[in-house]
Amino acid sequence: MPSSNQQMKFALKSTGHSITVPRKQLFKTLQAHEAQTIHELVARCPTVDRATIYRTIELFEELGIVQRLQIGWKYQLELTDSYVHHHHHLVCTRCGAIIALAEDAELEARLITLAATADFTASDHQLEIRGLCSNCH
Amino acid sequence: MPSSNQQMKFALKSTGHSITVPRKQLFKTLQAHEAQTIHELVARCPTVDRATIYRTIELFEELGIVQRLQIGWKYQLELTDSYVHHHHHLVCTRCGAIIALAEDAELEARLITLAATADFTASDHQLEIRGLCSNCH
DNA sequence: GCAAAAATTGCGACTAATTTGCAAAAATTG
DNA sequence: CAATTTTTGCAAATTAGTCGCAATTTTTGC
Ligand SMILES: [Mn+2]
Ligand SMILES: [Mn+2]
Ligand SMILES: [Zn+2]
Ligand SMILES: [Zn+2]
Repeated sequence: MPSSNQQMKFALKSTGHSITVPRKQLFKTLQAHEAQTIHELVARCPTVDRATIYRTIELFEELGIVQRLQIGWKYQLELTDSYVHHHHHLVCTRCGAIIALAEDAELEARLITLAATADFTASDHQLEIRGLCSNCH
Repeated sequence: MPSSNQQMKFALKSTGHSITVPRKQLFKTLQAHEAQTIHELVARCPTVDRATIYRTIELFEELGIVQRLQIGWKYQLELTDSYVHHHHHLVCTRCGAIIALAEDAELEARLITLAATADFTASDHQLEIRGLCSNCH
């Protein structure tokens, strides 16, 4: 079983990219948080230049390592389903909490079916449910 | 049956806001497109100042007239479910097309149920399915 | 309609977010 | 380890978004 670390390194090498200190740093930080803004990422990686962070995120996106989430005003970043188990997000509109929602086979199946009826070949998807968490209602 | 235009005007008046030329213009432009970035909105409303567009979108959000979608890097704007029928989006990763996916009762029901099992009271949600459209695969 | 009052707009300046060119530094090659 | 290739940091340049305020538009109450 390849660790997600090895998986990330393979994704880089196999596409002709180098394994560098900033890239390892960024990956590590992404593993440590459920979802985070670019600004948080910049703050959490003080030794890495802002421009490098933008460039690395772009590369990680191309390699399918990271994805953007549609949460609130600013987009958030998190590892893709290849690196963490597929899930969706419950976002509390009162306290701002972001709660991971475990994968549901029935829901997933319905999504694929629906896309197919529109002659669309789905590769991945994102779902955000807004409302009130247990603490806030 | 109130037209969505009347509905928008009522939303403004009933909260003590004026009906102005820029506001009518923005609303009309929002009705004309499935989803659009702020930049597109600015380009499509040349007579309205950038600052006014930002302020109007903020107001329209507060009044539940418009919502943001996070598709790709920049967020996109579109009318809420109170103004256009509830739907989700298929986003083609090759040509960038954004296709509306008609509402599906089974899917919607499953969403609510899932959120509830996490003791979460869902108010609304957003779903984006990425993949290849019929022209691109 | 009309004048006064209230709300909104456009403009310009300003701050934050993102992108880009390029020389220096780091990683890979053999 | 030296040569080659890739990446990084830094600074400058764009682009996106915000704010104060005087001028203009809308609303209100005759
Ligand atoms: Mn997550
Ligand atoms: Mn839409
Ligand atoms: Zn909450
Ligand atoms: Zn397409």
